[in-house]
Amino acid sequence: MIMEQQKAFRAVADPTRRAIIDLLTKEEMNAGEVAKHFTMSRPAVAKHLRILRDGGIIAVRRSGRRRIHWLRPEGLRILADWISHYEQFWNERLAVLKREVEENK
Amino acid sequence: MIMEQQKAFRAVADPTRRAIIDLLTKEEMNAGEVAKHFTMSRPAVAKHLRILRDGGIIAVRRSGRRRIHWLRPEGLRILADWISHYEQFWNERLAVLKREVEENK
DNA sequence: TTGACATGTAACCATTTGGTTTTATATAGG
DNA sequence: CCTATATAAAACCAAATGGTTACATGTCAA
Repeated sequence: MIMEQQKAFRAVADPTRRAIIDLLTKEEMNAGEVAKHFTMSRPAVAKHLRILRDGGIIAVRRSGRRRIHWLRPEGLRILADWISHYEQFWNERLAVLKREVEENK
Repeated sequence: MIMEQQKAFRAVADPTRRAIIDLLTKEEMNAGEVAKHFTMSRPAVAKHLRILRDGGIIAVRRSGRRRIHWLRPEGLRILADWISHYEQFWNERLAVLKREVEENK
């Protein structure tokens, strides 16, 4: 589905959510612990977590009354694929530029 | 500047703008030509082009009364760097998962 | 110079987004 | 069972976003 890609892009578009991703690379946490790292309210953080989950970046595991949030290993795959596709184009462009410089020296 | 990164993320967050990026890999175009590929109005496309420019994804070259839009070869660099940083983490996670599977078989 | 073309900019509007506070639900533990 | 904890969900709000139409600017070509 193309919507999956859009959700992933949306998930990483917000700086707070990227900060949450960064946090979760250090250790997995429940929502309350994540919220402690920010000045905004816990429900606001919960919304960000929801969007990250919709984007496939994180997943949630229940442990009693806690909800442990962790990074899905395949989370950034869609984004990485998109980037690498265009990186290929971009590298070709750079190669062309380089060749032109060579020829004109 | 950290704002540069945010502008780049914002630029690629919108599906129309990603479609424009795709278009421009095929050939460079002026704004009107880009707009012909969409059903929305020309000013709407112009706004998207502006945001892509702010994000460092594209650049503009003047040619008479036309404004030629083209992809900057270093355009996706900031995004690729961000991705690859976390990909490293993600790959480690995958390696751990793999090892665990090996041990429990 | 004059008209047509290519574009940018302003003013405006509806929807989405990111935040808030309040309310509800479920689980751990004495 | 009761209370405190962890979280989800709802209702609401301001600001940002993506779109529109109308208008201004600059350049080419006859």
